[in-house]
Amino acid sequence: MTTAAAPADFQKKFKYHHGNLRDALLSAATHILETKGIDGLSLRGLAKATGVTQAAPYSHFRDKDELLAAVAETGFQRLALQMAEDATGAAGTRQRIEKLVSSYIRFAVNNKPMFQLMFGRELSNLKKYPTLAMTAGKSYALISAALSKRAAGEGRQDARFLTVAIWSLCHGLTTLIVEEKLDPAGFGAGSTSEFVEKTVEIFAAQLG
Amino acid sequence: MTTAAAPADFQKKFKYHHGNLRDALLSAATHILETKGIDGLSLRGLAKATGVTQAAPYSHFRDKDELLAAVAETGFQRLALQMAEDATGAAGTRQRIEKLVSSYIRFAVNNKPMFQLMFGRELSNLKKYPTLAMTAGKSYALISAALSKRAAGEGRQDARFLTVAIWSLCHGLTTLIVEEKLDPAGFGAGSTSEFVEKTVEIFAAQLG
DNA sequence: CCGTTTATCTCAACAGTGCAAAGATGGAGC
DNA sequence: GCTCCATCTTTGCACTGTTGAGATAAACGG
Repeated sequence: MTTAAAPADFQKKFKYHHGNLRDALLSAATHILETKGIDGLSLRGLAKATGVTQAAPYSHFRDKDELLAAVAETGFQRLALQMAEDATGAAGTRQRIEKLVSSYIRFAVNNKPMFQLMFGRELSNLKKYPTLAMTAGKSYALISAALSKRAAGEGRQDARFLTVAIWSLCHGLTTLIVEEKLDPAGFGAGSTSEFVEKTVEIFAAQLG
Repeated sequence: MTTAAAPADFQKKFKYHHGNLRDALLSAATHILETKGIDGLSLRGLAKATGVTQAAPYSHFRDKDELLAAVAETGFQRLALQMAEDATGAAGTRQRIEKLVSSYIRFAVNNKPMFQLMFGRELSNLKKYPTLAMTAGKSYALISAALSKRAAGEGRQDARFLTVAIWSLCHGLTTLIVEEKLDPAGFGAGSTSEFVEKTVEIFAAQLG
């Protein structure tokens, strides 16, 4: 009975026993994450929202971290996808970089809690989840690839460090905005996206 | 009786009733933060370590956030101090910037939990603590000031965005390293500091 | 020097969290 | 039809932040 789905009753979309509770949990977790924020996502609340008991999730995830890792992975997939889409049709290395960075930041602003989860402290045991690490690397690979052509002529080592620099700028600007440590409004820019564009532009200009 | 102080008994350094419990709490909190990490810092554990009951801290801080804000503020002070020291005697704008950034990252690596607290999600209500916001701005001001001379000839707007760019690079590189999303070992650099130096150098080279 | 006030701390309790051990349940495969 | 086993429930533990009512002792006014 896959009805058109009232907003948040994930339980009805899945069979009771021996259904795909795992997917239901991930789906509900993502929904709670986006609505209540990262601190509003508890295993007990998640279980209740999915229509099962508080201990049920432990049949599918060893602990909360493993659940969060699975949720974060879907986030990384979406991020990489969006970045790839937004950068298609970019003319030249510089414009491609600009578009990639802009896309990254837009994702973070539009999916704040998800971004906090993806790059927050809770998943710093990232190595424990090899799948996660690989998925997380895709975005980085996009920037790296965009630079690789240009760097063919120059030193390869320099290209790697330049990638790191751009990646750092991108990530740093994003976190500062998301965690509200930097207020775009204070810079005479109308919108956040305008502010981002200008900063990235000026930075990219230095790269020639 | 201010004895030479065995490592962690903060309670003995202060009077029982009507002593400076507030300072004792902050001191103990900092110690716990550095040893047990940010998740290992609970109000109850803190109270026990300080030799008071779990409800005692509430006489000095409205809630846990306010305590954390106070702890973070000492961190921001130490950061600004260290950056200012490390940048003294730098020849020219570029070297000064390099030293400031290096200092920032070294602080983060040497005081990981403190850095996580200072720039983490828990204090994103930063505006609620005006003192904190002001102290936090000092480090940014250092970079901004280092660029101001150079920017006098150029457009002032550009200078502001350039400051943001450098600040973002600095902060991004730091968080990626601290949260273990970027492994310096994978870049052929021996130590983290060497890796940082090289990245900053290459970045600064782009600025001329 | 004594009595009152007030900041400070204790005691006890509530609601919430992640997690684990033991038992019930029902679908899958022989 | 029977057994097996993944799945889910029940129950409980230890921990968290926070609160309200009371004890206590320092500070202050007389």
